[in-house]
Amino acid sequence: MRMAEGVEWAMHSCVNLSWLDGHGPVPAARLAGLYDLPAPYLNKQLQALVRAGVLTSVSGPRGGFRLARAPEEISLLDVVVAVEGPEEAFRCTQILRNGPGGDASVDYRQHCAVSQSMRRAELAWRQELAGRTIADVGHDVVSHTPAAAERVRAALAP
Amino acid sequence: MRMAEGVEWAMHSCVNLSWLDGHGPVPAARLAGLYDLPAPYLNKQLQALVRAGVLTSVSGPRGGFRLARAPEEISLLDVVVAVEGPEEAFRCTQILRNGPGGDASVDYRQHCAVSQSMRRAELAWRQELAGRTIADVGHDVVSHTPAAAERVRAALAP
DNA sequence: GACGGGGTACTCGGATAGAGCTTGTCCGAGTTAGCGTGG
DNA sequence: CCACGCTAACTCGGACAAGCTCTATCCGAGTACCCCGTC
Repeated sequence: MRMAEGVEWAMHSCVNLSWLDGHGPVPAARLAGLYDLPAPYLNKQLQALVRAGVLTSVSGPRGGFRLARAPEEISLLDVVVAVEGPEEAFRCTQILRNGPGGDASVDYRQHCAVSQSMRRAELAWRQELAGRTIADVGHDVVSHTPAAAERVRAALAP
Repeated sequence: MRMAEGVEWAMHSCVNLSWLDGHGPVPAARLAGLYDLPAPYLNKQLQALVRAGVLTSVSGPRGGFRLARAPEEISLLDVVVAVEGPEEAFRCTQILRNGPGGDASVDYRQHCAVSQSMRRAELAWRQELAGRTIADVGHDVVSHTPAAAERVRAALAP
């Protein structure tokens, strides 16, 4: 089980954007330049965030991406789901249907005890992510490295 | 992000083995026959469980797999880790090192706020899995479908 | 000097190849059970 | 009748291909800015 690397990039990009306080959109190429990331691929991730309603995009010169809402209103789960998709990691294939006593009319995704336990664990994971926002992460960084926000603002300035 | 399908098979196989109360080892082919799974590939997953110390294997005629310890002592996390490996889903690649103010001597897997938040969420997931055992799942199934254990015993009998 | 139009450069957006991992399969090493033979 | 050795079948174990997702890249559509010409 492996999470897409784009999640990490999307997280940091959102945190960096949160430090700009809506000061104009930032092109994907400049966000990518911060960490020497491949710009076209980061662009792809940012597009996913736009589709999910986390970012808004502006075309043309002076265009780019900005947060669609306040960083306090963007949870880490929003970012993960935007990049990874809404499906769960554990996907019950209902093999019990083929077993002894299996019933084709039963939805084992709901009734199989294994599936239920795995689902509960993933729910705990999602709740932890949902309870933490981009703003929280940004504040943590600043409290540990106060100069970070200013450095990012300077690097992202035109 | 997607969990390997073998996890589901391994879970059900462990639960089924827990209902045998150590009555002789069961070959992989018979466990696979329960749900029409590809026997060689299930064998591969069971081997991983042996390496992790969850199962023990016996070669030769009358051989097969059995639980290495009581089902109350086997957590769902043990099974997941055995099949999926011990690595976390989110892997911090320390992109902050390449950013403004990045320090090559800092281990950002420990200090990066994004990494910490993701790690905390995974910890919640692991704790949920660690707090649930194969025996728990088996009891849940039996309480819902009392005939299940007997049906499996009959299907696995030589 | 002010206004309008066209060109240009810049940006996002989606469609297109390549690498790595998961899935699926196969055959060989080891072991036990059964059978035959000899005492 | 009992014990020993051999054969044979069965099982695990690791090595070997195919499919799919993730990674990386490219080029086209759209848009705002800027310059130039005209009024």
